Amino acid sequence: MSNRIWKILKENGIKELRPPQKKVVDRGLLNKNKNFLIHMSTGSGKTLIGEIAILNHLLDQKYKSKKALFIVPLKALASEKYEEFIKKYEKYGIKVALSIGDFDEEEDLENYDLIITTAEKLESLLRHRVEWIEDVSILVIDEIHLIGDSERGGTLEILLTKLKNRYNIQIIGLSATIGNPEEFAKWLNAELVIEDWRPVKLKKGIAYKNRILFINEDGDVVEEYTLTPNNYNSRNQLFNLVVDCILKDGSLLIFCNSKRKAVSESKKLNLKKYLSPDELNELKKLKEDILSVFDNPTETCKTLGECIERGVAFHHAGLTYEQRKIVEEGFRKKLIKVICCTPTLSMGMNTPCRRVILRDLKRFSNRGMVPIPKMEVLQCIGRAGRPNLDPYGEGIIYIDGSITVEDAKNYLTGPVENIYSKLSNHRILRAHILGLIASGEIDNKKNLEEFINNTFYAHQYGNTSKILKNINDIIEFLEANKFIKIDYKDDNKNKNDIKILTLDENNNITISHKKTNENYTITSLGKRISELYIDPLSGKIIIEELKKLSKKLERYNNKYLNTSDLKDYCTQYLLYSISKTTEMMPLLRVRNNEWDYLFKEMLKMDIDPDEDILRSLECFKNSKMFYDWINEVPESKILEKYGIEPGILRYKVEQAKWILYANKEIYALLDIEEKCLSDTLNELVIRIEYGASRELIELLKIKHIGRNRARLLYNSGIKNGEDILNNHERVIKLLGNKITDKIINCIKENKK
DNA sequence: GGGAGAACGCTCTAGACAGCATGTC
DNA sequence: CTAGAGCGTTCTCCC
Repeated sequence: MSNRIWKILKENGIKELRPPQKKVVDRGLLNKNKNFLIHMSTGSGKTLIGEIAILNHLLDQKYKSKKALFIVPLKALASEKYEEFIKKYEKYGIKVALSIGDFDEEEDLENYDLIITTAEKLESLLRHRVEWIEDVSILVIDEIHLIGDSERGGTLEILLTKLKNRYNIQIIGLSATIGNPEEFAKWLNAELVIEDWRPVKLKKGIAYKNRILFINEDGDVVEEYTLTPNNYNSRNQLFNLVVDCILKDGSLLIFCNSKRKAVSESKKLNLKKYLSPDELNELKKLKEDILSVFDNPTETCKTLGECIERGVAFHHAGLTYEQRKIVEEGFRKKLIKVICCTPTLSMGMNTPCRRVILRDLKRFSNRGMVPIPKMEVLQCIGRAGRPNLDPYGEGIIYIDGSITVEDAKNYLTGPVENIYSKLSNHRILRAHILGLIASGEIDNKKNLEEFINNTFYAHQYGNTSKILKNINDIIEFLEANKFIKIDYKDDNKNKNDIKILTLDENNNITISHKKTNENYTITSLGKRISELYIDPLSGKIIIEELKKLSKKLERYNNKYLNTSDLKDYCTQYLLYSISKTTEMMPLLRVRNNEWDYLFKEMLKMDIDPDEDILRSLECFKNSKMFYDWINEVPESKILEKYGIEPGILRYKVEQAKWILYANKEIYALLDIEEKCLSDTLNELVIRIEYGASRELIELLKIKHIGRNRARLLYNSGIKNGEDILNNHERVIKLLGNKITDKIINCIKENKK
């Protein structure tokens, strides 16, 4: 390895390479043309391998314009890596950028050397035909086994198919344990490196009846540990497992299969008795942090706060980003001893601990309760063992009667599932077919088939006839909706046309020509839809709904004399129609007792339900939530009324914002001119983000001012940043000293 | 008849990626 | 094809 790379690693505190890292370097990691698939368990230093490879490219003096891409599966992970890499590498002249969906500060990505991004964002960048892609010489993909994920795997597959053939790029795939790494590596044209070395030893065990059976790779019991019940003997065995661990200075993660369980388990664990006064004090501060995430703490905040006070927390998608950060940070600092969590913590986040307990091995899905994949179980227990802090980690399956010891053993030993291409997912496929045509990568049937032949799908199944049939349907769909144009060129008539002879009922022979080569061109509509990154089916829905709405508005123009009523109608209808798109799934569920009033209200609004009435009601309920949001109904009320949690509301609002923007863009391409509609669209795109009326927008742009504070200020005549500075005293009265200071500092800084 | 507790029945269920300007041939 | 927690209501038994 070059001295330069070594020097940087050393200065970042790396004294020597770990065995697997050394192995990969010996196998030729620094050869810039060699692809790798690194198959390694969680927490063993996979990322550093990617970093070494990246440094190897970026420090090469021969090429000035070299670029590295680092692809991670989660936005939160991307931000975490971004900050880490800035700290580590910026001082050596490596310019690091973050490019994810909701972050748009670095527009000039071409000036950066190392870009951290997600597969979806990169795919989107490719659709916008960024030129710098030609400069990319190395691509590191973290958690590359996600190619087998049924929802998001297809995107990764398309991306890899494009990049692995087209550009001269070294690809380093970092994968968790999978069953068929050889097959996957072969497709990637990559050298496969399999390593099960871990920095901290992992003991796998099964807990039941206050005992832990530790087993080896063959499933034999190698140690039987009996919890010594003295002062912590409780009927709650999970509690015993927890106390046993924290008395030995360890911390725990408990994985549950539902949010409710995660919350209820953490409520059951009161660790106050085992905490020092200092710790209790610190925990109290953490509780305050959690409660101050919102001006008016929500139910979730309060429950979480109470748990944290007792040394326990829960962690799931219902928490907002800020709350999750607080929990993770408290856990890393060893203040919070236990986190009861859903799979939010199984992928990527850096939260190692002494003991990981799997509370459930099955999870609800649309097929009922299904076993959690072994791969995921291994990912979870792989978090056990903090390097330099724990002598060993313990990955434990907890049994309470519903499963046998044998079942649990099977989970911990033996082969892991294979990964399979999920390109056949219809929704993903149609979006990407359009994307391929839009970006010019594909322009006829032949090269489309060639492209498909290069995918992991083709590699894996050999036979592509099934997927090609799907693709035919998709092409037809895209043409029927005018997203693409198909024409049949005649120049190769004889070669490509196949004569088809058919006999009809009267035994007359008819001759038809089957065209084998079709040429595809993208329409402006199709291009926009591909760039907006929405499902073509959603594109179709949006177009239909916009047309329907504009007709309705025309009709109503006389009925509602008042323009603001008309606008309000338009707003509600738009919120309803965006709820129909595939991106907004899953929708809020409609309870039996809500049918009646939802249906009546729907009719009152002149919305005709589709054939699937329940679905329409769900859409309508969804739209009502957004309507409340933009009309400044207090967040806590919305949460209660629709039975959701803060994190979920944020997530839904984010989706709505994106689809509303898509509506606005598609509207501009349609042959409709309806002033009320276009005005409303422009307004909605802004209002949905903040959840407020238009008049508050000036105030909302200021940091630390949300919809509540903005309304408060506005109602007492303070309408913008200038007003705040000029009415210092009044603002203090409204918001308090501390917050006012913060706000004023922000305004002053913005002025500079 | 009244109250306690068992028995039954109903409801509900993990997570989280993606847009963004503008104009030319 | 598959579960299980939590909650509210009803049933049943015993005084």
